[in-house]
Amino acid sequence: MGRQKIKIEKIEVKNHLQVTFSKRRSGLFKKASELCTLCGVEIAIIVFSPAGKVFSFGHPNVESIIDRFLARSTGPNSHDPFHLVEAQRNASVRELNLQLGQILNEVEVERKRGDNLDNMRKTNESHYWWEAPVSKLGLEELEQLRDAMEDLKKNVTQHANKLMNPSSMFVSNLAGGVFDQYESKPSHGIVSSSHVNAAVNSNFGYCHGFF
Amino acid sequence: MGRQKIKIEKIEVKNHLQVTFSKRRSGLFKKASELCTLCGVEIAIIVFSPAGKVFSFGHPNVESIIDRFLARSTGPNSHDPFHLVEAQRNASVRELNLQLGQILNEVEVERKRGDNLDNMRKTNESHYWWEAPVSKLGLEELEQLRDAMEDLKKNVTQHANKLMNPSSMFVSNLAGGVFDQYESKPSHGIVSSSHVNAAVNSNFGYCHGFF
DNA sequence: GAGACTATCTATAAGGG
DNA sequence: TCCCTTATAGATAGTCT
Repeated sequence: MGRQKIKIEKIEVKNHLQVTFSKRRSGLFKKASELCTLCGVEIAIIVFSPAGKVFSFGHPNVESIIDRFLARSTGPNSHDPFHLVEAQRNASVRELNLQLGQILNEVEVERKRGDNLDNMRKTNESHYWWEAPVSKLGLEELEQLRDAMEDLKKNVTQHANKLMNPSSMFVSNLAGGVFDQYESKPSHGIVSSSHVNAAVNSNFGYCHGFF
Repeated sequence: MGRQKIKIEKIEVKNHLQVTFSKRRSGLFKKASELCTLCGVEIAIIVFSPAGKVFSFGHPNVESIIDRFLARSTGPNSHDPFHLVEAQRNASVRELNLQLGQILNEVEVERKRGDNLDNMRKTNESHYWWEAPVSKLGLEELEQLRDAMEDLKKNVTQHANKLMNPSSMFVSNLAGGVFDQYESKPSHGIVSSSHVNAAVNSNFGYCHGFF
């Protein structure tokens, strides 16, 4: 029978409501994450269920976006382009290091999970779902990948350090366009390094809970 | 010709990005409002565009939901095990996808900058500082790395999909700690393996590029 | 930028295991 | 509770205005 049209009004059947809430919440968060990726925007979503449970999605994280939202018209230096540029610049290297450190973590985690899976397959052959990925990108490759990522991290760090030097021609030539974004609308930009730092901290952007 | 499928990755054509942002933002807000009506929930959405413009949706209003959200995370009980457990529920397929998509973007960015640098070296030999990194991890390797990351992304996605399913034997046998978090009551402590948490909790700070 | 138009693509309502 | 399938309602990419 497939999908039927429904009226957009309060669902009264509790069981039905739970199913719809779960599906549509995850659909909403997926749409938000796509919007983040496609358009390079920052999004925070907070949902309170009727039971009072909270679900949230945030990229990079909910708190930093709330900070920006609350501070957007009250920040003391919000109209000073210099502070915006400086804050962004200072955040850059730390952010890069953080990001790349996390890549390494995840590659490492993935590798360990591969190990676990290998053991698992011996116990229960029906768990075939991991086989294709492992065969496609084996543990050895993952280790090589991890090593390559470590090299990449070093390279990017060096690269960033050089870019941090304002006397570099490269900075003014290639990085100017990004700064323009911040300089064009100072009142809505990042208003202080503390807010940038908040964004740099790793956080929990996506909340799963039970209704 | 109608709608075409698009890859979920950063839209580079500015004009195109603007149109997509506008359409999808309104679609997101519409979905949110439907969720409010259908399920009787309270939702706040905050979006910062790349230009720093802010868009928000709130039912009943953004501020009251932010208040509730902040009261919850800064309140007297915010550091008790229950809240920590809640915080650690954040593993999600979407988040992993988003993070890994960004890794791919950044590897791609790095590759392109390598290209730029190549051109630059021809113009001015004194800009030697990029040479060591490039020779150590060349552009070709970066491209291979990017491809490997794409595979890794698929693996992690599948893996995460399975981890999200508590009925999986793999989960209960090997990753039980993670789901203990989901199922444990507030009074229970947190016991989980650190490497899993590293992956679960990490979230990339948003970056418009390396600068 | 904001609408209008379609052809497609995606999300999801229903139902079942 | 979770997952899967199916049919269909709804969202939207590409284009023009």
